[in-house]
Amino acid sequence: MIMKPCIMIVEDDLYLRDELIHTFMKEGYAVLGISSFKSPEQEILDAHPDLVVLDLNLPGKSGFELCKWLKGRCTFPILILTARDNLGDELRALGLGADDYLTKPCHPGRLLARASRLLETYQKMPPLLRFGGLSFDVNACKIMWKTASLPLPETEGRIFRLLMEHAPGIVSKECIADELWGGSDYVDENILQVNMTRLRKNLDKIGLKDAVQTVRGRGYVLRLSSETETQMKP
Amino acid sequence: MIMKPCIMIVEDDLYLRDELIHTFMKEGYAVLGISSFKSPEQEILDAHPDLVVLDLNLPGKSGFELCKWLKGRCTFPILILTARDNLGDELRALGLGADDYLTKPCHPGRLLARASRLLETYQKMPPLLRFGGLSFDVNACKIMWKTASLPLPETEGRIFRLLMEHAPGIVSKECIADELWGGSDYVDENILQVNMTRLRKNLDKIGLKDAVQTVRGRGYVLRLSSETETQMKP
DNA sequence: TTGTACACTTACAGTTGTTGTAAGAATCAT
DNA sequence: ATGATTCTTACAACAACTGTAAGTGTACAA
Repeated sequence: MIMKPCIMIVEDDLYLRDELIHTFMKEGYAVLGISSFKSPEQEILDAHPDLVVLDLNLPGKSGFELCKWLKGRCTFPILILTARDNLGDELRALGLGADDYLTKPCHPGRLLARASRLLETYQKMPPLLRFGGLSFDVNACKIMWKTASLPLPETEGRIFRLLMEHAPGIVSKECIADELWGGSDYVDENILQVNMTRLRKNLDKIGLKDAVQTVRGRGYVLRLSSETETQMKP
Repeated sequence: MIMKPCIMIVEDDLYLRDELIHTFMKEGYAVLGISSFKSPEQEILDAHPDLVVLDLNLPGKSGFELCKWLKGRCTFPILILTARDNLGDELRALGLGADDYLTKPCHPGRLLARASRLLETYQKMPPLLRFGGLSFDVNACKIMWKTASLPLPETEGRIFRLLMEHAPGIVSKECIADELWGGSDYVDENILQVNMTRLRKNLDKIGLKDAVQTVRGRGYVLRLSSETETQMKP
């Protein structure tokens, strides 16, 4: 069973949005239109799309800001589709990490071809999780951080993956235990803590001391200390 | 010491070629212009570029064919730069795997921005070697073949990587021994053969029987059997 | 302050996977 | 047929990973 790629349309013009949704649906994609511009970041994150089609002129946060913010955290491609037909905006968008830049009106065939190209390209790459300046190669079970690369053993990698996927949210112990040792029928709660210690020691090797923090009674969080974070501010 | 990305210009118009080379050089890229159109495939392969800028109207093999051929074997991005300003050609090129399609005359700023975007995107992805329908994730040390995925131990992975990198050429035993056990001061020639047996056994698990073939007195080759290869013909 | 629940650390041992060695069998070319 | 080349199998040393056990440290409230 193959999962259809999911495309998220971030466009405030209702008419155009429906047209885009229709265009992609006809090709068999799963499509989501953004529902509000209160907190587009959260809505997009929650949707876990494989591709985002993004307008630049949006109510609230501009498409530029949104693009930059998303590219700092996510790995899906972003295709800008805008009426702003000038080189300056295109260069800016590309500089912020946008993967393609098309201007309205855009021939549906071109849009579909460009979108499909991006999906294929990104599909081929081994999955990389990103958070802040941190990235985690799920296949290789390796953390990349400032030129350093750290291979993790299976168990620690699975824990780290959960932390990355939920960051900057808290991950409960139950969640980790369920994910790693299945159900709630695992006996020794201690094993989680042992692995946490191991993970922390490994992270320490590449200068990620205190990246994994305990929230007493609630679980664990991935947090880059303010000192560490400075590196990421543009 | 950071290696500058290497860009290969495949363009027959001498004047334009030099102009492109100049454009990219000013930005600090290492640039190579194609020198002849006798066997562009080989020349491009040998150059190991990080990006190819490809014209469509070429003497001999067309840019379309070249694009398709390269995308079947290599992982670098291809940016089409052509005077053919029509949607049909663009769709065809994108369908063949081209990563971007720009028409001449093209503003240098746009070209640079598009090229740089592709380089960044591809740089971020963990290195994947490809040959035929086979791919090898160097980081994860995993082979991908028709939905199957096979993790290899370090030593076998290094051998397989050499075979992939040189395919469809022969890799001599000395080459492998040098690469794996350093210099020529390794004593036991047998260890190579032992690892070859192990590698073959592993490959057999995912239906790649006989993919590694012996060329008596010369070394080893990676070869997909005709039956296997059928899958790849479009 | 003291007790309790929660969280952390260290050491250990079973298990598994990887690597090179050794010895002998099979195959190829002339 | 014979010597060179290549292949295969079994073995043992070694390293890495994982969970258990037992004890230590820390936060918070009574």
